[in-house]
Amino acid sequence: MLSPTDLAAKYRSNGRKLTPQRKLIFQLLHENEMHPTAELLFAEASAQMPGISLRTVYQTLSELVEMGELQMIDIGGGATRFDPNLGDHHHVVCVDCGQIRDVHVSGVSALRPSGAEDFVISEVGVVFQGVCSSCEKSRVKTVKSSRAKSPALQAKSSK
Amino acid sequence: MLSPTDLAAKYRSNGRKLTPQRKLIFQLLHENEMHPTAELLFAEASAQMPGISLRTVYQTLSELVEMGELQMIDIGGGATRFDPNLGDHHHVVCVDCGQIRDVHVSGVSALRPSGAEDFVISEVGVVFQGVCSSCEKSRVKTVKSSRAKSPALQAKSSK
DNA sequence: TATTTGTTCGCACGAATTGCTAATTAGAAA
DNA sequence: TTTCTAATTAGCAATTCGTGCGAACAAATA
Repeated sequence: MLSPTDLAAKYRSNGRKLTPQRKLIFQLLHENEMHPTAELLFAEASAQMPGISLRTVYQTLSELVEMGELQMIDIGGGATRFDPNLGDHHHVVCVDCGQIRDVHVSGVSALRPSGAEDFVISEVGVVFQGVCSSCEKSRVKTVKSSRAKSPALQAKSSK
Repeated sequence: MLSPTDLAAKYRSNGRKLTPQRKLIFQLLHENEMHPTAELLFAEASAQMPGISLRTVYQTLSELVEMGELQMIDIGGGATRFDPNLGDHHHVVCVDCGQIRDVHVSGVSALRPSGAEDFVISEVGVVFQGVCSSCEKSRVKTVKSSRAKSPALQAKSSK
């Protein structure tokens, strides 16, 4: 995580200013391991800086992504989530509660796609889907209802 | 791809009927390798069946997902895309034009995430990002404009 | 034929995110 | 330190992608 000074420098080198709003959002991102959504961050930010606007949160997140200081995670489920972890890592998603966790996976760089010979690949992302332990426990025979929505679709609609 | 008869059977076994709308959408899905969005399919369907509603397209797609005959792809970029390919495969995305292509990748099942020991993993998805050959060609020094949106964000907003 | 069950369709609604712009501010320059 | 101005914020309108709902239809059943 960038120090306040480095963050300021980063902004400056991008022709931008380090405002209190930006500083706060950056800090909140790094305090939160849960891959928060913009709305979530807005709620947290509002607590510490009443009056901050949701628009500013969205804007700041976009900028950070643009400056390479933040990664967007889009695994379905409605809102985009953000990950300040810039290191080499991947994600596991609980199909039940939707939590996303960072994981390390070895051997990813060795994967080769066949059928994309004409692509110049720049990045590879791996997403594991499963059920976390706490959801596993509370997983009664509710699974029965055959006409239930698929987890993916549930994620889409549940808010 | 299911034959018309098998498709009807599938629907029947789910307590559903194979209507002309459903038949058409299923067919269009399998004629299209581009992982279309609901809107795209709606456009194509409208051409052959004027009056079909967008609502029906969404509904039909959800049903197919639910019945396991269709896969949702959510790789950011705004709208959900659909893939009728049920086989074991993964995807490459062109960060420039947004096209998605199916690819085969060996060794995926051997990947093990560390940091998710308490998860029961059920699926693994790999997404490669890169630039396709046609975009590579038309990729002039336009890359210069440092303040340009990141590809991911562009995908989000461009429609 | 009457009834039940499943479908389609259109419209209203909702969530997530962006567009626009007037008012404000950070920070470089004087 | 004060000045100056490009950058930024706030906030509301507008958009995009979907979903909920109810009425009109259609098809299978009794």
